Order: sequence, then C-alpha cells, then structure tokens
Amino acid sequence: MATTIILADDHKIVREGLRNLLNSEMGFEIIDEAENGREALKLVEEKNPDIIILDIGMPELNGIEAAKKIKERSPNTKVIALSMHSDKHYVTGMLSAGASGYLLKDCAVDELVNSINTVTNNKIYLSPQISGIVVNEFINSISDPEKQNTTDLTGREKEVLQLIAEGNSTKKIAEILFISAKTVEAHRKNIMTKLNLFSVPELTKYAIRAGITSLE
Amino acid sequence: MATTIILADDHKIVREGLRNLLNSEMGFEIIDEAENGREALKLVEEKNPDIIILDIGMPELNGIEAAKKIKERSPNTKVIALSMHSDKHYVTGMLSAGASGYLLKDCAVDELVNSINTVTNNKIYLSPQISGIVVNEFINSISDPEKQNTTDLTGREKEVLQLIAEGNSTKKIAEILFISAKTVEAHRKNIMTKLNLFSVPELTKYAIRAGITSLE
DNA sequence: CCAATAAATAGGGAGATTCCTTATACCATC
DNA sequence: GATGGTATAAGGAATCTCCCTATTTATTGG
Repeated sequence: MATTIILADDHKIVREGLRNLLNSEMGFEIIDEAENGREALKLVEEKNPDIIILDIGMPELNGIEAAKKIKERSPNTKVIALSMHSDKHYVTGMLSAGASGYLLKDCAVDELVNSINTVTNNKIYLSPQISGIVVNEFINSISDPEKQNTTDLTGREKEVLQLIAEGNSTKKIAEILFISAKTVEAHRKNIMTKLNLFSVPELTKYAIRAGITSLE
Repeated sequence: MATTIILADDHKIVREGLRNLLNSEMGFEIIDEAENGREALKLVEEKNPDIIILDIGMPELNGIEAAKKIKERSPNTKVIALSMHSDKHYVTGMLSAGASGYLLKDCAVDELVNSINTVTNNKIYLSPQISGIVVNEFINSISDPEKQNTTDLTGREKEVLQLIAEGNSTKKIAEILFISAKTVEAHRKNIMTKLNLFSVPELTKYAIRAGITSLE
C-alpha cells in the first residue's frame, strides 16, 4: 500500500514541483496540498495521511505551530519539516514540536525520498547540515540546564503574534481564528506584558528573531 | 528546435522540481542549473540559452544584479524573474534590469510555461498580481517621465519610517520631530503608498531589510 | 522669471483600534 | 475544593487611522 502524503507549502509552484517529483517515485501518493499551516492542520485531521511535508515559513499558522497541533490531533502522521533555513530556532522548534524529519530546501530529491522512507520506519531523519545544530543544542542544554527558558508564550499567543506580525488587523485575526476581536486584544495585551514589549513594531521584530514570522 | 533554458535558484529541490516539470512539457530543454547569480552569469555566457529563469533572492549576486549583467553580455537571452515577493522594488528593479517576465512563486506551472512561450515571442510576461504594480508605476511616471526614483523615500520619510519601526506612536513621533501628529500621519500614508505596504508590521520588515532600523 | 512640482506641513471628521477593567468557563493539579 | 493558568469576551474611554483638502517653501524646467 502506498505511503499517503500531504504537501504544505505556501508557494504553489513548489508544491507542484514536489508533487510531480514524488509521484514519479514508486510507493508514494500525494493525497492533498495545503497553502498555509491552518489548512494543513485541517487536511491532516480529515485525511489522516502517513506523512505531512511542512514548509516552516507559511502564513496564517507557521510550520512549527502547525506541527504541534498536528502531532496532538493526529499523532500517527509523521511530520517532515522542509525549510530554507538552518536557523536553530526553527530546528529546535520543529523537533520539539514532534517533527520526525528536518530537511533543507537545498537538498536533493533523493534526500527527500530517503527521509520519507526513514520516518515511515519510525526513525528520525535530519539533513546533514542540521545534525550539527542539534548536537550543539544538546551539548548546550547539558551545560546550561537553567537556560531552557526560550519563550513563555502559549501556543495561542504565538498564533496571534504571528498573525499580528504578518500585518493583519485585530478584526482580521478574529475572523481567521473564529474568535471575538476582544479576545484577540486580550491575547495581544498578554503577549506584550509577557515580553515587555509595547508596540507592534517591537512585537514584529521579536517574532522575526524568534522565527515566528519571516522577514519576507 | 527546443527552447534552451537555464535554471537559477539557490534551492536545489526547487530547481529539481522545475526541471522535472518543464522537461515533461514539449519543446523545452533545461541545459544547466545555477545555484547563485554569479554562477548563472557564467553559465549564460558559456551556453547562451534562450531563457534564463532567475530567482531573485540568491546569494553572492542577487537576481537583479545578475539580470543586469546577463542582459549586458548576452542580450539575446531572455530573463524570467521568479520571485516570492511582489515588492515594488524587486519588480521595478528586475524590469529595468531588462527582464522579460516576472512571475511569483505562487503561480501555477501553466503560468510558467505560458511565460516562457510569451517571452520567446519577444513579448513581456507578468504575473497578474504584478501587472497592477507596473501599471501604477507607469501611471506615476506619466506625470514625470524623467523621474525613475518614485519609489525612493525622502529624507523626512525615512526618519518617520525609522521612528515607526522603532515602535513610537504617531503622537510620540510628532513630539520627537516637533511637528503635528497630522503631519506624521501624512508621511506614514505617503510611505505606505510609495512602498505598497499597508500595515505597520510590513513597514517594520521593510525598514529592517532596507537597513533603516535594526532587528534589536 | 514664471509656472509646475515636490516636500513638508497640518486641519476636519468618520470610523476603527487600542487600552483598561472586569468577568466567566475550563482545565489541570495539589 | 482551592489555586493558577489559559482562553474566552464585554463596556467605555482614549487614541489612531483613513480620506480629503490646503498652505508654504524650495526647486527646476521652459
């Protein structure tokens, strides 16, 4: 039986390219595509694929938050992160979100195929460039056990922060998340208090540094 | 005789995807690939292809500078820009560098095939989202055909933009600059119109990219 | 030299957003 | 069953944004 795959990347042409490449390999079936994290989450819940290939830098709900929610709701679906960046925020974020693989877009298709087969067998696959980062982080965490405190934002707060940093108005965010604008305001205020940052530009910069949004 | 094409994109997997897609179309032949602008330039000079598909955000020599040099040295090669951004600067930069096409990575493959055929016939191809920007620029340039740096911000506008990106409120900016809040608003609006960006987070990101503010 | 233009300034007013306070419901966990 | 964290949300005051219009001061092309 073929391995079922959903592709999530905000660029249609990238999705089409990957779909084409993977379909020409034996044993893979691309059953759907998503163009943002929120859509990916919805499709995974509906279709329960073996694999989701998740771009990290997606609008609306970024890959890391999407991965967390996917692993919560469909723990059997393996997440492979596909990223342009080897930034450690992204790598550690994705892996602690429960991703089974982390690939750079720089990689060859062989490597992608390889990673799918590896994670299908319940193993972890990392791009060679990524392994080094993971090892370093691991070493640091041994020597610096205090310093685990990356961010104390909740998942919902990170979602809201991303949407703010993407330039959405409070009203728009409320629509996207199906909650009241007042709730969005409450989240924004809590984020500001927690981070000690009291303007949208500062929040935007924080979100960029934390890998929650991209600099485009 | 097949249309010869060179692909330039810093992500191998994107190149492989595009190569695969285009090779499955009749009449196209991908003769080589480059992973940065400098390499693209070298390959175009050596192989003189009909088309070069150039990603804009490449290391070493970015797409715009690469396009300029390519058109200088191999004027017969048509340049198609492939970009993630609809940023006005990129669009106008690429087109004044002599590109024959500008596509967003968002586009479908059909559109890419279409654009190759269009530029082969010595015509210009633009993604629909891009046309709007070009038309606006054109309309702006009618009133003053000499002028090409409409997109450039004035000194005062850069000051205001920096203050916005540093998290100052309109009122605060007015105090700092000893002008009315209404004037600050007018400047902000002009900046937004010039840059085609309509939210504070987007302005902040622009300011970071343009070196007007720091990420800290 | 004069007309046109760009740049910087700023007001009015409608409508949207943010800020501050307060409150409920649902969890865990102790 | 009390405590604390998370997510939800309302009312009302203060503030900001958006659109339109207008003045002053340089600058520059004809």
